[in-house]
Amino acid sequence: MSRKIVVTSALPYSNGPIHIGHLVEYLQTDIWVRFQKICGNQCFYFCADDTHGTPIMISARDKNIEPEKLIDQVHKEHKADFDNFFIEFDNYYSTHSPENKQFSQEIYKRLKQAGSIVKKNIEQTYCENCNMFLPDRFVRGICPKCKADDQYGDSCDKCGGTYHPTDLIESHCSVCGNTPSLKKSDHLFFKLADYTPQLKELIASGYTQQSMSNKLKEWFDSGLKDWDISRDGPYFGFEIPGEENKFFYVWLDAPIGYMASVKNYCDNNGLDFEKLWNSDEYELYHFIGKDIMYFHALFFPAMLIGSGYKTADKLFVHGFLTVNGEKMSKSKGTFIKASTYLNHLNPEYLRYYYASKLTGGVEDLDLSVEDFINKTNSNLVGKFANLASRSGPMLKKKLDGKTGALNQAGKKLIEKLASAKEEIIKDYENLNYASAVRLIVSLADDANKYIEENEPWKTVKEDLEKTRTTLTAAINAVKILTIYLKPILPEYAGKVEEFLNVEPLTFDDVEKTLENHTINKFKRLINRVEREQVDAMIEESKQDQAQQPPTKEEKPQLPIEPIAQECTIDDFIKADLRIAKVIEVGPVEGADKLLALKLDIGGIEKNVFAGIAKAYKPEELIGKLVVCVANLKPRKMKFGISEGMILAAGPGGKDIFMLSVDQGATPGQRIK
RNA sequence: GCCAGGGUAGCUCAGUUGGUUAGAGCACAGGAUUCAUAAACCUGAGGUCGUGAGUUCAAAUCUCACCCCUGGUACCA
Repeated sequence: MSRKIVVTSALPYSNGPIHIGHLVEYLQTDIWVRFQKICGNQCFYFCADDTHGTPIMISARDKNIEPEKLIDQVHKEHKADFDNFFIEFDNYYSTHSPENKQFSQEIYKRLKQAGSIVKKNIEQTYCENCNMFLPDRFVRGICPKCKADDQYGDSCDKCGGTYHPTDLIESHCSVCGNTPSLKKSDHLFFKLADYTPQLKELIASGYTQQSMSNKLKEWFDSGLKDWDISRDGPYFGFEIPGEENKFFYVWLDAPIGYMASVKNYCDNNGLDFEKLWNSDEYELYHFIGKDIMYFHALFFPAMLIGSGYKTADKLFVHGFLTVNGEKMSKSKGTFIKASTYLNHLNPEYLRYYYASKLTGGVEDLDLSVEDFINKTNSNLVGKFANLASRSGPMLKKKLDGKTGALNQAGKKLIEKLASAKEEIIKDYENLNYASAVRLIVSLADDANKYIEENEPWKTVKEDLEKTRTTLTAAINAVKILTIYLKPILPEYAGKVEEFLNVEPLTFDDVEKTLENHTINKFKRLINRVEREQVDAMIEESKQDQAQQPPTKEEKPQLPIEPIAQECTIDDFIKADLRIAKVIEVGPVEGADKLLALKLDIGGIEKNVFAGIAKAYKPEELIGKLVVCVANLKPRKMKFGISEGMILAAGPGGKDIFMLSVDQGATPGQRIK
């Protein structure tokens, strides 16, 4: 009996282009959906753009256009990228849609009715100049913990510390540079903790992979917190019913966007939304990256439970993409946009490469450029395409393109290929595409070996019918392998179908042999990758980096930290800066960023803890002259009392640079 | 430091509930071949499965300790 399935991928944010990291998810999902369809199951694939929030609003303002216009443009770009990668959505919609507004407001009302919404008065950073509340990442300043410059309001990139935007030193609005003030406002909170038992039950039922359940357990153990779901205007989003100038936080309506996309599709195609989304008749799966687990494993299901909708059957969580073993990097040219990739390379190379490495686990997936080229040329071209290319043309030219019947050996080969079907189906179903690909490649090896052994290029000179028999097996092998690869390589499969002169192939066709069948003229199926093409793509990505607009993850960058408020010489002189000699240095037990220093300031000794352990080794500091704030109020720390501070510049981590002192200065001398 | 997840051939990765001599692809060396997109085919070399101990007739697999990497979190006046 055929299954009925609804599938979603996470919604890409409307503030940036699709890149090859995004594509891991969309390709993983698309392959799965195509697989289901080829198996004869009914499977719908839904997605949409995630269009709301402050970054979109600001971005539109920068471009001097309405947000609606911006998200419209981006929607077209995203859709084009997906189309070009053969990612086949049944509906690619938008969260800025009437359906989404209706669902969001309705779900909110039901949650409110259920007593799951509370109002709290909270104080928040506000920019008087921009007339808006600033989300944490739009407040920037010096990290209060490690003093790294230009950090976000919620956490520091350098030391990893978390804090509140109000803790930042010299904080400023990242839009206009003004110092933000504090303003109180009512916010609405969703009482997530109320749903702890149901959520625990959901996770226990196998909602996610095991390693993700472990992660969730940590969150449960530390207790679920109320979730702030409202934002004050101006905010690009949906108004909250019954409130004045309040909008839903973008992450509230984003997952609801799945529902909106389904609803929109149902209305346009005469289908019943309640059946597709909310009944047992359809299985429901969400594909997501591990970074948005919190939303999909906690907030969203809790909201659904609270408002009377069913939750998904499973969450398929995948890891991130690394390139050559590292995070994607703009300066190294490995932050590759989908459109840049397409300027140089065939999308099916990437589909095949990802498939050959996806296992259904949450581990990160590495795109090694070397491996990518090798795998493409060796497998795709050398094994699959070559199998067709060494059999089709000969059959066409020498034997009128007509297959004959299989002999014993041919049958044996074809039966072997066909008998792998169940295992391949199982691998696809379990998202273990890597395993499926390994198996398919080994079958291609068998087929190539078969041709080798039967030497049709020799028999063609003396025994045409024997040659026909050999090539009949080869052609049938091509057909079966193509079916197996079709979820991964839809365009390639289409070309093979045309050349084999058959209707679109499905898994049902595996057992049907092509005997006494006339094929069409062979056309080249796929080209080899040249290293130059890949190099050119990386080069273009490097050049691209300057113009690339900030995406949701890529936060806006300021060139330098703004100059602080004016001060007088009297203010400056309050800080008593002295030349100090480092006389002892040691690590601090239990802290990997701290060094304990003993300083000689002209006969006076001071103990100072400095957060420079990642940048300096104790032995290189001994005897060094440094600049120290000598009259800093001693501070009690977890590890002891710090009686001063050493001056240094840099963002933090390994990039910390201490001020050095020119020859001649002696410990204790004052700096002025 | 704490919590996860990893560590298998030069590179990218498989290894099912513990079960013969630990596998594949690529890269490498040699051979044979030429139908095919310098493709395919045969042979070979390459591993103390992070380290050390333990359980067992048997450990890459289970237990413990330690080392290293990644992510999260903490200290960082």
